[in-house]
Amino acid sequence: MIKYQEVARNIRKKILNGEYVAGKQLPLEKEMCVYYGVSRITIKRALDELVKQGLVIKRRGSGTFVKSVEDEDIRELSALRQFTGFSETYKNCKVETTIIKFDIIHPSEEVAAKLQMTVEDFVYNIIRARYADGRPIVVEYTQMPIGLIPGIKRAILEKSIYSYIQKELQLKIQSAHRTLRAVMPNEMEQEYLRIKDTVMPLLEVEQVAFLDDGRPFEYSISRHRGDEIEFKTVSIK
Amino acid sequence: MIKYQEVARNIRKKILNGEYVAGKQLPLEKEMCVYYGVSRITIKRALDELVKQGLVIKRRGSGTFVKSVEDEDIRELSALRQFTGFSETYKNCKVETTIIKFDIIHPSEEVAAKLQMTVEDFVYNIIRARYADGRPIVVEYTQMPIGLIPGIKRAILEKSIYSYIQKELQLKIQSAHRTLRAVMPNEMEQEYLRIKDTVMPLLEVEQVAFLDDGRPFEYSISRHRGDEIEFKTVSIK
DNA sequence: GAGTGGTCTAGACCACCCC
DNA sequence: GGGTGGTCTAGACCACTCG
Repeated sequence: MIKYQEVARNIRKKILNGEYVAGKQLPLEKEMCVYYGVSRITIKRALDELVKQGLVIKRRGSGTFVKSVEDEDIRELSALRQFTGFSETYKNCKVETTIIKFDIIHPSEEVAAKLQMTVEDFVYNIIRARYADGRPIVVEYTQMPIGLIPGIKRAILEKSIYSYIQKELQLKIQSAHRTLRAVMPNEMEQEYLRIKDTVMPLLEVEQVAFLDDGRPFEYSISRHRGDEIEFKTVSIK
Repeated sequence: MIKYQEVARNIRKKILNGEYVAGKQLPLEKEMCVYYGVSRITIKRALDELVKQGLVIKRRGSGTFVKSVEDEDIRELSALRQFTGFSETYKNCKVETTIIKFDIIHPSEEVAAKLQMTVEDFVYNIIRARYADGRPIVVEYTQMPIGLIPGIKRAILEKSIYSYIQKELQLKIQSAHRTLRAVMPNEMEQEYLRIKDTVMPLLEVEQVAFLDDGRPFEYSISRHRGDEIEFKTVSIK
C-alpha cells in the first residue's frame, strides 16, 4: 500500500535471504528508482527504515552497504515486534499466567503523574506471574486507568492485555518510555519465580506506554529472571 | 547549517523552556513553514526528530502535540548523548579509572565474528574499573582491532577511549548494537566494585559499536553496579 | 466539508569519497 | 572530475479527524 514500506520490505527480504551479501554494496538509489518505479526520496525513506533497523549503513559519496550482523536476534528485533506483550513474544511456547492480584485502587502520586491523572482517579492494579513452557519468566506489576482501558476481566489477564487493547478496544500503541535496572527479588518474587534457594538477579523494566493520541495508558514494572531474559536494542546516531 | 536540525533544536528549546506547554497543540506545519521560511517537508523532518526523541506526538487529522514527560532523564536522553562513553556521562564528577589489564591478544571465534576479523588478527584486550566521585560504578571489558584503532596507550585508557577515537583519530561513531542482562558479579568484580560483603546484582551491557563506514570497532561488556546505573530508552512504533 | 498530517513527485544543488 | 548520498523546494493528492 505505502510505497516506501513496500520497498523497504522487499530490500529487507533480499538481505535476509542472502541475495544482498553482508558487507557488499547495494544497488544505487538511482537504479532502485528505476527498478521500483518510484522517486528517489521514496527509495531514501525505505533505506532509512533499514538503517534504523540496523541492517544497512549508508556512506555519503560511496554508497549503501549491507551491515554485517551475526546476531540473529538483532535482525529479528528489526522486524518491529516492538509493542507486543509477553504472550506474543512467547507465542511458540505454552504460556501460563498466575494472577496474584487484581483490584482497583487510587494511584500513588508518582504513578498518577506518569499517567497524567490525579490521585482521585482509579487504576487497575494487576500483579501477574508469567510462565513459558512451565519455566517461570517474569512477575509483572501493571497499572492502567480504568477510564482509558475499560472492561478488563480475569479472563483477559490470563491471556493478553495487549491483544485486548489492540483487537477488542481498537486502540493503537504509539510508543513506550523504558528504564532498565538490575535488582534482587523480594520474597514474593522468589516464590513465583521459583528461586527460593538460589541467588538470581532480576532484569527490571519500568515502562510508561502511550497510545496513538499521546495519552499514557500503562505504567508497569516487569521483573524478569536474569537467566531467562535479555533485552536488545539498536541505536543509531 | 542544516535547516531541519536548526528548526528541530529551536522547537525543542521552546518545549523545554515551557513556551510550548505539555499536552497542548503546536503551531501547524503550514504556519511553521512561514515562520521559519522553509518548505513543509523540512518542517516535517524537524518534527519527526522530536517524535523520535519522545518529546512530541503527531495525530493525522488533528495536529502535533507536546508529549507529557515527567521524567527529566528522558528529555535529557533525547539530547542525543548516545555514543558518549563513561567519561562524558560523568563529566560533572571526578572520574577515576583503574586499569586492571591491558594487552594484545587474538580474539575468540565469537568476538572475531562480531568484529568481522579472523582469530589470526590482533585486538587490544582492556579491562578497566571506573569510579565517579570515588564511588565504584562499572567494570568494562573492551576489545578493539589494533588495525582500526591504532596507538592506544595507558594514558588514553585512564581518560577516554571515545574521545581519543573521535578527536585524535577523527573517526565517527555511527551505531551500536546492545544486549542488556542482569547478572551476579564474579570475585574480581566484587573486589573492584567493592561489594565483597553484600549481594549486589549487576546490569551487564554487551555492545558491538560501528564506525561511520560500517566497520565494527569495539566489542565490549560493561558490568555496572545495580544501585548506580539505569538504562533508559524511548521506542516509537 | 474543512483542515490536519502522510505520502509522493521531479528536479535542483550540495558535501563528500575516490580515482 | 565523476559519482555517491544529503538536503531542500513547490506542489500535488490522499487518509484521517472533527464539527
